[in-house]
Amino acid sequence: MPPTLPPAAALLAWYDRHRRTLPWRGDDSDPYRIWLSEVMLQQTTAAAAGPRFRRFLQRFPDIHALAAAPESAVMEEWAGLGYYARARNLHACARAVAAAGGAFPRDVEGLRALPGVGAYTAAAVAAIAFDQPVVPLDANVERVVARLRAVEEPLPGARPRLDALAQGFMADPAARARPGDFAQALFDLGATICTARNPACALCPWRGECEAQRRGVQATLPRKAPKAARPLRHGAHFLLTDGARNVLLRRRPPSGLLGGMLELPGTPWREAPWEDAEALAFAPVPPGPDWRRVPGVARHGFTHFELEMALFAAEVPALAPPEGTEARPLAEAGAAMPTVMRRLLDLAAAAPA
DNA sequence: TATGCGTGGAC
DNA sequence: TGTCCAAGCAT
Repeated sequence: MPPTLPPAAALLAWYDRHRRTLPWRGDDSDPYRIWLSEVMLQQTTAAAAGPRFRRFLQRFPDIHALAAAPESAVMEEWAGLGYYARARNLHACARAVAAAGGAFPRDVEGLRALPGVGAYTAAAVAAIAFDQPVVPLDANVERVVARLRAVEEPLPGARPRLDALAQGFMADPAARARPGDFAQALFDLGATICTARNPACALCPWRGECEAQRRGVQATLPRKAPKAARPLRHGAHFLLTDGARNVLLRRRPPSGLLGGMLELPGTPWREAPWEDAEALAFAPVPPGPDWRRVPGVARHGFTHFELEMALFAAEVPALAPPEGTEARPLAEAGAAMPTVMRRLLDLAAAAPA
């Protein structure tokens, strides 16, 4: 194992030539943009976040615009991005920062205290927006460091060791002079060269410095604890429309799975399949026997389970949404709902009328 | 420390 | 097709 970390200057020189052009790059002096991008990028690929970042910024250009918006508008803007607690916390964070005068804390501790800001995001905003000498430990940095020093201990147990190693870069004056660029250089290295599969070691600015490559084990690191299998659950949902092509939607409870998001009314999701008659007891209003089963099922994978959904459809002359529900134009409903619900709309659209 | 929490893309 | 993975956080 090499006694020291590789030189930061070599990575920064590579970054200056090869850095990716991304929507949130170019104005690192605006902490609102940096914070928004970091939250949006949590467990989300840059390719998926890019267009959504532009759209979000257009709708909520600054911290005050976001703080002034109703939470439902923020949830709707987030629809399709997943991990919806991020949107609720984003909104709560904006209100906290706006209430404190509109300026973000500049240090890791202050940032870490904000809703939805954990150790990673606090370090990323501190380094990129405020040039604080810290290294944000994300999956890219974990992978790069685990390979550089051939760390065999599996994640997540290895995280404290990897973090200590990563912070060691800040002893290098070259890294300390450009903390934000250094962090983003590590991200780009992990995203384009030191990738999870088939790393392009021949192109790496740190080739020759990497213990994993020297041993030929780079593709096997970092090791990870095995994941649990995903059970299959079943649900049934109801598409109730009126003569003007409005659809009845329901808002989910504020926390938990898809918390605060709109959905088609339906049964709970359970492991046992639903008989039609049993599911129909959960129908929102009583057109009774007029419900028709839409042929086929819709499927969707969540992090911890797979979901198979049946769909029932019915029409009424006019909707009278009960408490906790609302009517929306069917053509706009998909854009306001999480992807799992769009699968049901897709199923309905594919069925013969 | 372990678990719940979405989604889309790569292979 | 299925499997893995991604600029993680809250509890």
